[in-house]
Amino acid sequence: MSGKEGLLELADVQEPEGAYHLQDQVGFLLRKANQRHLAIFAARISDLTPPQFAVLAKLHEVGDTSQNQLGNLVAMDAATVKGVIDRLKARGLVGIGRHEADRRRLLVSLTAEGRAVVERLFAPARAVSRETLAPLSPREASTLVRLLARIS
Amino acid sequence: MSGKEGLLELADVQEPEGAYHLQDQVGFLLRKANQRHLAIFAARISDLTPPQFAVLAKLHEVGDTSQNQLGNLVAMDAATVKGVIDRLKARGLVGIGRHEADRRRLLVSLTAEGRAVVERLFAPARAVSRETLAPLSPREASTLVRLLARIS
DNA sequence: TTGCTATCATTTGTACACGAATGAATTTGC
DNA sequence: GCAAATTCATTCGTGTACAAATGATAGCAA
Repeated sequence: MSGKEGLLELADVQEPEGAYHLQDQVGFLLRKANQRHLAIFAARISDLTPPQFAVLAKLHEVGDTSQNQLGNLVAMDAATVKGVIDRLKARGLVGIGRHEADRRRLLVSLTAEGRAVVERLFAPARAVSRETLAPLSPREASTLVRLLARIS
Repeated sequence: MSGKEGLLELADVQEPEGAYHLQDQVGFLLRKANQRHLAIFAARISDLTPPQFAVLAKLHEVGDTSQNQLGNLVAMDAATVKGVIDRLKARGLVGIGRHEADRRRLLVSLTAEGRAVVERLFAPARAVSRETLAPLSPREASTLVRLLARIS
């Protein structure tokens, strides 16, 4: 509290950029952007969550796969993907069976209903992406997507 | 399956941009970017989660506030912020008390230890942001932050 | 073979995250 | 000044998310 160190204050502080502003941190902004996206998704696709849709979409793209493999493809850890698949199975959108050659693996596949559901949702899902990016110009939107991919 | 409609196919499809690629959707990228940020945060600040740190940082910035107010400031819903504050309280980092004038409100405040902890973490928290953005040039990083803020 | 190691799935425990319902206290509209 | 609407906090239920521990199976090496 003496005045003598006053002139050195700015040089001494550990925080070179001044006060910490939560609102400017990437992590906080990522969480908020995610929140808004979630809300838009829920508004347009009320009967499925984004992770559930991701699993169905991936399954549609690559065909039958093991649970772990599917988890890698949609960036979910083993415990998480199990929960998602359990719920999809309970609703009859996917089926599971044991792998022939490797009895550790669980083979996940789209049911006819699951296929119908996911194909019907591709258009709305695109609309979700569009609406999420709506505050930006097309050029800005593609920049954002490109940069996000780089830090993922 | 007849060949007659072949020439009209592209005009008829509901999906103007071809196949749906999960990896290109903003929502999927936001989730993955968030994941990477979470991992970086956990590696550098192992004893606190990002939401917990956000609450402490905000409390440090604005002083004592009600639980709901705090929730608004850190973009958490009432039920979520309650859980976060409960855990911080259990660890002695925040204290709670009833508001004088408005007995509905719960007044949340930093304890001395909470203040010490959050002040010690500002520098590591900055490092988390830096590392998250490390794959980008400084210019790209600031573009990303700006665009993220716009869609939040 | 025997054992070492790796992989796949499951379970448990903790921590967000949010909708919906509830109850208490305050504010408002008239 | 009182009834209606609002606000604040809590609780419940569901759904991610991930670390860590466990058990089963497979592949590899000596």
